[in-house]
Amino acid sequence: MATTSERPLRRDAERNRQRILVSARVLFAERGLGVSLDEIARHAGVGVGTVYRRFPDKEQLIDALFEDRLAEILAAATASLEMSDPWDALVHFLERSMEMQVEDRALKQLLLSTTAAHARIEHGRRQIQPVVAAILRRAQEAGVVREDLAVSDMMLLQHGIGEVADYTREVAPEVWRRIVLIALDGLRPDRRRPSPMPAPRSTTSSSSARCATGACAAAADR
Amino acid sequence: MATTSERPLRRDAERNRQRILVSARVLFAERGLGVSLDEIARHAGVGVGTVYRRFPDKEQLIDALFEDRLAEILAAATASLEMSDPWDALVHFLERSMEMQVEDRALKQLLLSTTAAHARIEHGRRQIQPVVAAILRRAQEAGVVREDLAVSDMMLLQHGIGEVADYTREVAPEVWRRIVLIALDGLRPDRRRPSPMPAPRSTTSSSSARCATGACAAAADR
DNA sequence: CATAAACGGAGCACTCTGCTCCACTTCGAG
DNA sequence: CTCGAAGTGGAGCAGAGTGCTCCGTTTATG
Repeated sequence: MATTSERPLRRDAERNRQRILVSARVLFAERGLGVSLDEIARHAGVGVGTVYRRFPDKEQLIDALFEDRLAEILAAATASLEMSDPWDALVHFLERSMEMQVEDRALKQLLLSTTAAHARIEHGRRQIQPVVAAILRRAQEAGVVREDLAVSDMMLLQHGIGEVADYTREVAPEVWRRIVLIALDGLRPDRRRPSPMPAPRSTTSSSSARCATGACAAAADR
Repeated sequence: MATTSERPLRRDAERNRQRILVSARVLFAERGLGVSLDEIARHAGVGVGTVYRRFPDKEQLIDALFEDRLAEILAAATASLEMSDPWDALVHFLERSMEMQVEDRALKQLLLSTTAAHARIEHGRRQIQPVVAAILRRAQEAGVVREDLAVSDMMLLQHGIGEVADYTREVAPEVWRRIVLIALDGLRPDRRRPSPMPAPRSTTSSSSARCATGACAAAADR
């Protein structure tokens, strides 16, 4: 927690620091890394100056916040690897990983972005990949996942599904699970019946999924 | 072609109009709807003023350009529907549709955006959906696609795959085909062996896919 | 109290939009 | 060839949004 600070912060300062961290976490999760420090300050009920005094720039705030979030994904991956059934392990990892990314848009961005910045984040990512590779290899050796699948495919699947989740989040927040399931069924080397669908099909009747304005903005531009 | 214009344009004016349309098509395809009219003007070798004189605003330029592009997708869909094998029809549609979207980022954005603007585009979209529904229904009735699949799932799959294609475009421009294949294999109600992978697995060795700077920007922000 | 620490937020410098305006150039009918 | 209407180009405007600084004021605490 406490960085190796020379002297402890004054009590009010420390309280504000916490407020900033909480607000940052909430806003980043809701709207992604795009939110400005000004917005975070407003949400936290402090001035921008206060934010910049504690966190010299945005990157450091992000690093401080997400190092342990990445560690959580790593933990989910290693936990999956310890499951007895190789297929269940892979399913469990993909679902947990996606759940976490759906809950936290910023986490998703950091996990899949290719920006070199954020050294500590990059470090976290590097730790995750070999574990995913191990999960995949084990499943393949057990013959429950197609041989021609690469780790990079797993990453790309996550990317695509994450996008779908973003796209539908306001309208049908659980629909991404259907896509996960289709993908998983596509990963099997053979299969008699399709696995049962987890979420109801997308809401609207005929026309392409409408959306509450928020989702539109996110999906349409950018 | 010619809009019901009162009088024909002067020859040089008409030539410039064509230049603008060509440049817009190229730039929109390469970089999506985000490009500014200023950039299009520069690319076309004309002044911004000239662009704005011919196309009162960006939206009208987009409408003029993409009405027939959407018609092409519709054509691909109806062509698929006429194929004898219901499964091949679905495969063919998905592949053609994705190919077109990969070649043209703006087309992808228009097809999947939920923005209400662009009335003529919206009209085009509404025509496509029932044909996709028909392709899907026929495949389901033939028992070659899982029963629990909805048209909305097809749209979401396209969205996700499109994102993957954008993400990998600079590094491994054909990798998206692997994801299409996984998805298709996931759509089947039963399956003995996985279908053979169409593209080589993603380039890089160990770490997460690097990228030439362009792709990063597109994927990281926005 | 006294004083160092912390605060807030106006405001700076910057970029990037879409779009307008008008002095100048060019086409082409007579 | 002439000359006016049609067309041109690009500097520049207004506006939104960014990251970040600066400094007069407030506040915790020895």
